[in-house]
Amino acid sequence: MPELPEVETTVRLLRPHLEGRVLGQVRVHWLRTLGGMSVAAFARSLRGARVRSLHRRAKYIVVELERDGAPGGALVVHLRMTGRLYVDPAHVPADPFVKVEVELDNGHWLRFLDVRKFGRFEYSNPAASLLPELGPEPLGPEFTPEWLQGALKQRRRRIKPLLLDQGFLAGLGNIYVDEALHQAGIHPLTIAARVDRSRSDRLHAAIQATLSAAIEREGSSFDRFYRTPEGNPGSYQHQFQVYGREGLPCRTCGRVIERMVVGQRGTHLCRHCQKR
DNA sequence: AGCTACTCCTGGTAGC
DNA sequence: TGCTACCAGGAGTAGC
Repeated sequence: MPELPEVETTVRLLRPHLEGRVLGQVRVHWLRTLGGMSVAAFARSLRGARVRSLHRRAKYIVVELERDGAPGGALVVHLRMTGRLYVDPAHVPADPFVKVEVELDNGHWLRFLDVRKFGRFEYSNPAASLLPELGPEPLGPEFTPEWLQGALKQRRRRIKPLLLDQGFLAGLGNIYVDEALHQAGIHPLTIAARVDRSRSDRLHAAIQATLSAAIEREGSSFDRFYRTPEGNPGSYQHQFQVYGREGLPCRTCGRVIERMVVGQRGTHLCRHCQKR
């Protein structure tokens, strides 16, 4: 599932292919990918616009556009579960699961492949107010050990659903939450306000270490869905300590990794390393 | 405030 | 072999 490291990898590898390009015609093969927007409005918004910059906010890919040197709104893409964004030469036939295509002015097409159809494109001009309320970036300057401790203190929620809440902290998903909680030695059902300062500091370090290491390895690919824009799998799945390791020995203590359901999410933990 | 349940989706797979 | 039922899950929403 694309989370922060996978989206960051997508943006980094896509950037050189998109920045400076002028957009042409569009093809839409699944209407709901556009949310409520009509194909005509979508095509009008993109055609003739130049890509000014590409960046990531939380799990969103933000494509800033311009027209005649002035701001031209923004295209925002969320990959959700199975979305992939990449560039193909025009002569390469589109994969049957491609839902949206955008022509570039260099003989290539930007393609959005999405087997489960949860991914979304949005366009807004001006670019502001397109994203929902989001918490700080875990790898940004706002996310300090002090901020985390203070924010946890005010919450009575269980730590795992809280960390998955994009309005609390932006970019984490099911995999990296499980990994970070294990690395910090925190049980996923712990009430946030009861996480003490030393555990909170460990959690802060674990979140940053996990995400940074995953970005270095271009994300995690453990099924056929996530691939980089170059078509390669990431390799962080080989570093997983708990995710998908139910029944296998914990790499820290040797006890068996268990799986439980927390907030409708599969949750992996070592009961010995992560006591309540 | 925070919980559960439900929706959107479909390929893969477990069970028979 | 071939069928069905169920599963994964990010985010939004409804209802308690």
